[in-house]
Amino acid sequence: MHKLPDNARAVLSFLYTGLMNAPRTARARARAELTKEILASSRRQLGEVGAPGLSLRSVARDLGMASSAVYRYFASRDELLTALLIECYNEVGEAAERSDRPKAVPEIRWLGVWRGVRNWSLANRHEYALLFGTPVPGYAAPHLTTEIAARMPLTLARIVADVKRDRGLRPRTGPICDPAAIEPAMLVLLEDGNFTVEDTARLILAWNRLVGIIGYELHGHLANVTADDDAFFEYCARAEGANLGLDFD
Amino acid sequence: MHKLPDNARAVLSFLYTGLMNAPRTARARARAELTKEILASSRRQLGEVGAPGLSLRSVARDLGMASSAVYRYFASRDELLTALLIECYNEVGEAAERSDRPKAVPEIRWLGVWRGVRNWSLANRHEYALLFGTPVPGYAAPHLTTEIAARMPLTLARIVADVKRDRGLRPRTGPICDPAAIEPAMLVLLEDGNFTVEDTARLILAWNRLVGIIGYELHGHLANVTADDDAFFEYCARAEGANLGLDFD
DNA sequence: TCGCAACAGAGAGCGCCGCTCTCGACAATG
DNA sequence: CATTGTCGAGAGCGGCGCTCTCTGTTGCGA
Repeated sequence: MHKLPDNARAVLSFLYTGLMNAPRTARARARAELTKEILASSRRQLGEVGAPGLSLRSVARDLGMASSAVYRYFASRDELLTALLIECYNEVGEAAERSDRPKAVPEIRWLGVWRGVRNWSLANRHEYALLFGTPVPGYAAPHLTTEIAARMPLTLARIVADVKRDRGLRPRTGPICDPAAIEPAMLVLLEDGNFTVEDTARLILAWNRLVGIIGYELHGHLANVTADDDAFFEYCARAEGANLGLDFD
Repeated sequence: MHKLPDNARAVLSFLYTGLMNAPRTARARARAELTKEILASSRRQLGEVGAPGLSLRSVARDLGMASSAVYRYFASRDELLTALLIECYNEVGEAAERSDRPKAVPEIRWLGVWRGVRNWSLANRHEYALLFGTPVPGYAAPHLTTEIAARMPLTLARIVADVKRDRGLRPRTGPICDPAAIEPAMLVLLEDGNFTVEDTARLILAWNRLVGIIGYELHGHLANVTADDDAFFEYCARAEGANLGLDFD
């Protein structure tokens, strides 16, 4: 990972050159196609054997090419994994957005997004692990993927923002958060929703819960703890929603 | 390693034969000692390079022996990792228990345990990853480690139980949990504290939050989100405590 | 006390892995 | 057409988990 420019855009633009702007020459077209095929094969294998089991050599075998040839397209295994990481962040972000039905009641929307993210995670547990589990290598700095990673939590934020605008959040109980704890840029990011520090803090908690409880379920930490994972997840979603001021009680 | 529950001991009994019951023969003593050395070297390397980077061969090199010889003591790399897993579960459990000062006010105890677990995790991030991150291989079934893994959450439960006994929990707000969601055995386990379904559900949430928020911090998910991780963690601890009925508001 | 069986360590080796380098073939460009 | 840059293949390096064989040693029952 150290050999890569530490800027996300730089990384991606390097990877996808000729893939973005319509490739003119035959060579460029072939390159773009092969890049996509490598990614597709990697994505398939990631889903089957997980990130630790994914090997550049097996991808090469799958595509019928020499392992060394793959290095013309991805400088290292880490770089390939980073590309998959971005792809998966987008997938889960899209799953979240697609699960949000903006015309429905906010509480229904909230539950829908939670379920959507969980369903994606259950169906793509290795991908979930790549995104939210232990970072495998040293890994590309979070900075580059922050924007894409934000897609899912922002979907949650949008619901809360709509509630604030339309009918206001219910009064909440519990300890309040030290304003200094929250990154100021975070408040700017959410300013369209006129989020207070308290809103933001509780939103972070909800996002953390969503990811955390799915992780517990996937990694077996709930094995002898819960009897009905669906029901417990539903409880989590409602509890976190209520904590933010949605009408769940 | 000395306080292993019977469960785990049964599984690893093969490994630790002669390590538990005082070894009589010279051979047995040598075996016990080497086993300990292998574990110590592994633990050291785990802390340095993490679970994915830990190799049986490097351990062998570290101890100046042939790599094949290590297999006399641990049948596979996974088995070695499982031993480390158990060791680390005990460490974090002990950190939690040591951070609990039973004579103090419950709220102080609660914060103490949270801080204790976090401090251990920050000081042992690779070990945290091993315990709560992505399961690396297929891994030894959770069943064998459940008892040891329970040590940390049980420390939290004890505080809540004491409050219930001494002065009762404060009334709580928010959605209630479907009783069918909780594993009945879990309720039996906590019956000394006369835990209700609601108590248990919120305890699970608190335990999940503790692990989850530390994971977020360690894996960089809070990078551009929080400005003061200490303060935000403190907020989490108080919020989850209050959610259980402790006096944090 | 002796002989046998269990055990311990070393070494070679198998098939993986990530990654590098070289070399011949080919396409793009002037 | 010649040059330049790209591409794929192959060989190879060191490392990995793991197995097998061989030798030397320990411990225990006859």
